[in-house]
Amino acid sequence: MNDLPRELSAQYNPKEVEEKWAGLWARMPLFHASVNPDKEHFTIVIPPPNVTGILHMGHALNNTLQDILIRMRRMQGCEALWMPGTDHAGIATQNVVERQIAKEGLTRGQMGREKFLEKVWEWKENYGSTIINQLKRLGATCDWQRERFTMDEGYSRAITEVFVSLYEKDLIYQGDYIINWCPRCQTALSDEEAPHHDLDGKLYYIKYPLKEPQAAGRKSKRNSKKTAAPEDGIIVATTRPETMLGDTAVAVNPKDKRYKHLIGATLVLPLVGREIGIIADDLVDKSFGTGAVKVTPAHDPNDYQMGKTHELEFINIMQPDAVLNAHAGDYAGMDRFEAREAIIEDLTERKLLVKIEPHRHAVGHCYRCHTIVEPYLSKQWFVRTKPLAKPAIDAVKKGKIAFTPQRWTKVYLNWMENIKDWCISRQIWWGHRLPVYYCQRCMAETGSKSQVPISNFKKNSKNTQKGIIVARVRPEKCPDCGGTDLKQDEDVLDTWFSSWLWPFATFGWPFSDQVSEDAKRRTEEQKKELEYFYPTSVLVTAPEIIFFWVARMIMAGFAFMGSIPFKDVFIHGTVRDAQGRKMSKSLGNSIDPLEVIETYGADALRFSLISACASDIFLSKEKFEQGRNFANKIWNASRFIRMNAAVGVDGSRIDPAACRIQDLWILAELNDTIRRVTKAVDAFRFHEAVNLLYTFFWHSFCDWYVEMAKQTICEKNTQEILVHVLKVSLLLLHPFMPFITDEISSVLGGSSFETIAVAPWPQPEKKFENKEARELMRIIFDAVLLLRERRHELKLNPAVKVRVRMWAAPKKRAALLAAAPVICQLAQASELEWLDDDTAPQNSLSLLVARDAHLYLLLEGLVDIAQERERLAGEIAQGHKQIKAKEALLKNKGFVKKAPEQVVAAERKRLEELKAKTADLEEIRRALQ
RNA sequence: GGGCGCAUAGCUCAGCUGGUUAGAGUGCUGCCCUCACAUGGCAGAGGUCAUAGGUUCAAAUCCUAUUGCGCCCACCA
Repeated sequence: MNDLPRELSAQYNPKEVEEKWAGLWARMPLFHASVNPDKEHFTIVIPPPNVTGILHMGHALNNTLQDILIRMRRMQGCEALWMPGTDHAGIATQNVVERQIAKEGLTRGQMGREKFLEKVWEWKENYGSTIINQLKRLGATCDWQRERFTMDEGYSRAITEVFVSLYEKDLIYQGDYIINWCPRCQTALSDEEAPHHDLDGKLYYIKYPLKEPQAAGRKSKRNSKKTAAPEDGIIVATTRPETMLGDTAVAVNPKDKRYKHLIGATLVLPLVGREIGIIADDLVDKSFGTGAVKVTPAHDPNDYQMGKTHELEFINIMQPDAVLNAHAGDYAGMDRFEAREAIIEDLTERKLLVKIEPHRHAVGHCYRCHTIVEPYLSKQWFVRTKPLAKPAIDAVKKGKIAFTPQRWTKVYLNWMENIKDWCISRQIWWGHRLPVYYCQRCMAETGSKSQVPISNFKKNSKNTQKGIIVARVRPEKCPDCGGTDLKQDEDVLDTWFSSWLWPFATFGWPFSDQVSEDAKRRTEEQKKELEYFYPTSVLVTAPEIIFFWVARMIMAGFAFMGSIPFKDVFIHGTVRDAQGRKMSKSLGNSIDPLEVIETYGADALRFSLISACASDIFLSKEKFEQGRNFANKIWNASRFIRMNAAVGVDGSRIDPAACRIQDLWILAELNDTIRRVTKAVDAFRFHEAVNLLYTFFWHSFCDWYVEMAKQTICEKNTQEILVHVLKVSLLLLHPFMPFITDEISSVLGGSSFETIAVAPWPQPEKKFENKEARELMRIIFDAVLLLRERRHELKLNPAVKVRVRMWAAPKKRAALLAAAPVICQLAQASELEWLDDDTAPQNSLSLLVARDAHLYLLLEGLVDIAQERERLAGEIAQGHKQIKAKEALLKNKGFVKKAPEQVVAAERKRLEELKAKTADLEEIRRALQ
């Protein structure tokens, strides 16, 4: 019995071990990266989780993948930096705090901006590090001392700089447009923030009467045939009848013969009484509805377009909360959906509602609160994206940035090539205020207002509007009039307007001139860091973030750094439940990763997630048992080795000449595993890497090698190999399962590293390459498997030892002879004797293995000979069938001529073997009496 | 209306650039608590690789079409 420095318990206890190592890692400065010109840099910036975030499975997957990359590159000798941080998540965080104060019966309106923001900051201080702590628990080796927050002072400077410089280049403008408006959050949203979902709605057909009904005599011949053109009015179809209160025209397609004669005529808008004209516009689809469309320029993007073209009146009928305003007349004060009901009722009463059809259509929803968004006319700030998109398109087309899996390239390009201007102003409080100041005096003169216009307006096309000041620092006075009454814009910026700067703003960009020496030095340092670590290496994220974040970071990279922000984009799958639904809090179908960590361990969580991450992941709790079981297997194999190998045994000096065949085999397998695992991670095939390790460790190492090693466990060489293979396996496993591997390594000792996180990544060793050993071991495995199989067939009790005879061609004889004890042990044979020539012993059962190695099981007392003859006949018939098929293949001229030589050669060899084997079987069968 | 992805063992999924007898985990059946591990070991059953064509000496793998499911994008109100 060796004296153990530390005992390993019979069952792995992840909780204890993981908590210990999480603590240790936190105290080690090892994950801090700094400029090191001697090393290649490897940089990942974390997709910053929301400060409101609680670790969910998507995070767990996303961050495990990043951690694997970072850990492996670190071990490979890169200066590996994983930049952590959180996102202030404007709308989401504001909503959380609003809900919190609502419990105290307060609204943010009552509190006022300043008080409310204090409350949000307070919340951030209390809960903002929740997810960071959870990431640590997952094992993430971020450079924690660099942790950034998108509302940090320095980071905010980047946002101001970007806003102002884009404004100066005329790439940011203010204007009145139809945007997506969330009536619940009461803010504008970008197109990406208002995803469309199909809803079962209704299509209402409403009759708008003509002011002067057409005289019967004016009817053209054509019109008389068309039933759709009633001469006392026009029927329009709409899904949102309440918007009719803001109608200022009805449009038809100019080519539509049904309505041609009515173009220019006047209609009386029902319920309102306003006179509106009939206009012609190509935007109108003749085949939809009645071919006539009501035009509400202030409440629909298409109608807005027509409103501009035809210089219609823009009537906004809603308040920001989607309650109808004074322009809605009798319906003022009603909610939009209430008003819809009322209007339908009133129209029905007036016999103007022609019909209602069921209609399934896509409706925009707020991505934060899922409220149906309202297309809403308002004054907002926009980024002119087309010029920014150009280099971002080129970079991907030229392969400077590569998406994996590749198919996402197309998704990205398609979006980028059809990019729309980006609405960046939000009517919330939590976020970066726009660096825009309004001179109250100038504003009063020009009559400009930053409020939503009620009706007619003209677009402000130039960025040089009087009284609007966009500046890096708050100006003292108005440059136009010298007035000092300046008011900063109330709006804040889209959260993504800060996230898109993440790959470089996290390094302290932009670097301002500093006065103090200390600050100067720090700034110089940061500049060097940015230069060294940027562009980052890989971005790991989920598909739904491509437009929000990935695409915009690429634009920002070119716009402000003049280069790509990252070389590779790895897009992983979505985590779903067993039914295939996306895991989400609202569905209540999510599996809490923290619970999994609690019951199975972080390593188990990581392993199970990664082994399933080839595509979208369908998770159930059982999936994590596989990870737990594997961890336990690693633990126990280590325990066995620890208990049996002498202290101080080290595999670094293993001499292949002193090795048995099985030793050479496992070492060759290990080499192969090192190569394949490394290659798989390089190609972002994480599931392949982890499954290779699983198979190697469990099946090759534990099931075969360790079992064989038990026989020679007292030999130092065996111990050395066990320790060596285990140690290398732990290193390979470390990026995937960091806790258990570090724990076992530390217990095994003999390492000069506090944590193997900084140990070198294993390399295949030339001296362990051995093709022959692997071939011979295949024979031994076959022998064992066949013997076991026959034992089962013969229903032999495990205690019954069988007698075996073996023959091998001279070339292989020595090696197999040496392996005989192993075969005996694994196959529970009591004796294995060697035959000098290859003739079957009397009454033996053939267990043919290969052409140059035969195995016979002595049957006496074990089996009915007649039965065995019959069984052999079946096997022989099978053999003939296979021979026939192979012969046919080799007779095929096309195959012989066109297939690669090796393939043909392999087939020839296989045919020979089959023939020999079958002939032998026949002989053996004849010999059986 | 465009675009993409997926259909392989009862279930969940691997299978990279075509090449022996298509794999794993889980479940099921049988036998084992063999001194690292029952969160374990050994063995077994289970697949016309969605369908129909095509290319090829050779197709789960490449091409075309069809069916079913899922996702994304889009200004038919």
